[in-house]
Amino acid sequence: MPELPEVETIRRGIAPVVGRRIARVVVRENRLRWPVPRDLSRRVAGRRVTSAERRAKYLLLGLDSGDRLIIHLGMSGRLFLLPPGHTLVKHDHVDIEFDRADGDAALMLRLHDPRRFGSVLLWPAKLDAHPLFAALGPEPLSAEFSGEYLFGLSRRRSAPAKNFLMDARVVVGAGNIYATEALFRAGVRPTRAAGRLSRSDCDRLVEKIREVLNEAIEQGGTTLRDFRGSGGELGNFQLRLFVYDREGQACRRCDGRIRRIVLGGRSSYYCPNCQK
DNA sequence: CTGTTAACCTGAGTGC
DNA sequence: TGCACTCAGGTTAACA
Repeated sequence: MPELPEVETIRRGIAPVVGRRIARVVVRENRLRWPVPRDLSRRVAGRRVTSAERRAKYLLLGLDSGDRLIIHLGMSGRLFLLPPGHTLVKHDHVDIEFDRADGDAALMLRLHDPRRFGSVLLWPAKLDAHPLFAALGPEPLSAEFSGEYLFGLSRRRSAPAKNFLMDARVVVGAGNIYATEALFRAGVRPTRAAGRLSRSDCDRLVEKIREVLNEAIEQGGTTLRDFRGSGGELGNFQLRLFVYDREGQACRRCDGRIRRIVLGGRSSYYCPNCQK
């Protein structure tokens, strides 16, 4: 469920743990996408959090031991900042409890993930050396991600533009909602072969991907079903969706009707009139 | 190499 | 109420 803007919203929400010391970690269910390391609590207890960053859809908590705690929310993961001892509900799999800071209440990060596609990992070395990070493409909000880059990579590729944009080796962070919305804003049909994108299509796609992600971050993410920020708050970007999840409804730019198709096994939506 | 599909899981919604 | 079926903000492994 969470794409880049949702993960970024959570990253900002959990910033108060930076500077805090980890008291302990409680793992109630370690069967996530990858098993939660058995010795996780032993390796992080007593360490101080030095940073809260994001790479792609991964949350990264830097520790003063040099290790990095890597958290991914998969499809259904949520991460809440709560007081320790907060009422447990089904699928609350991992707690990271922090010491009380002077004058402040103790804190806890709680991972809740019904589908268990998320993950909690610990990595001691350079991030780029991690198998999950080694092949990741550029951050969409970085200067490295440009029309020139996208055009160059897309040559001779027959895959649909949407699949191409959602390929994390091309660019990270563009999930199903935002890839769909950026294609609409750029006027590109999701089925168009990537190799058939013009240089100016690529320029526009880069611009619109950035625009959509930045707006969504500003709106605190998109809440269609169950996304919540780290304090339980809803996102608001769903109010600005032009096509996603709007099959059969009127296009907000013309009098056409939004169509739904399946691409790479994922629902895709477009306006046949606005997108060519 | 590129591209497509199945698989990992649970829960919510729909139609009969 | 129950059952069968579809679908869901992600990602990788296994194929052709």
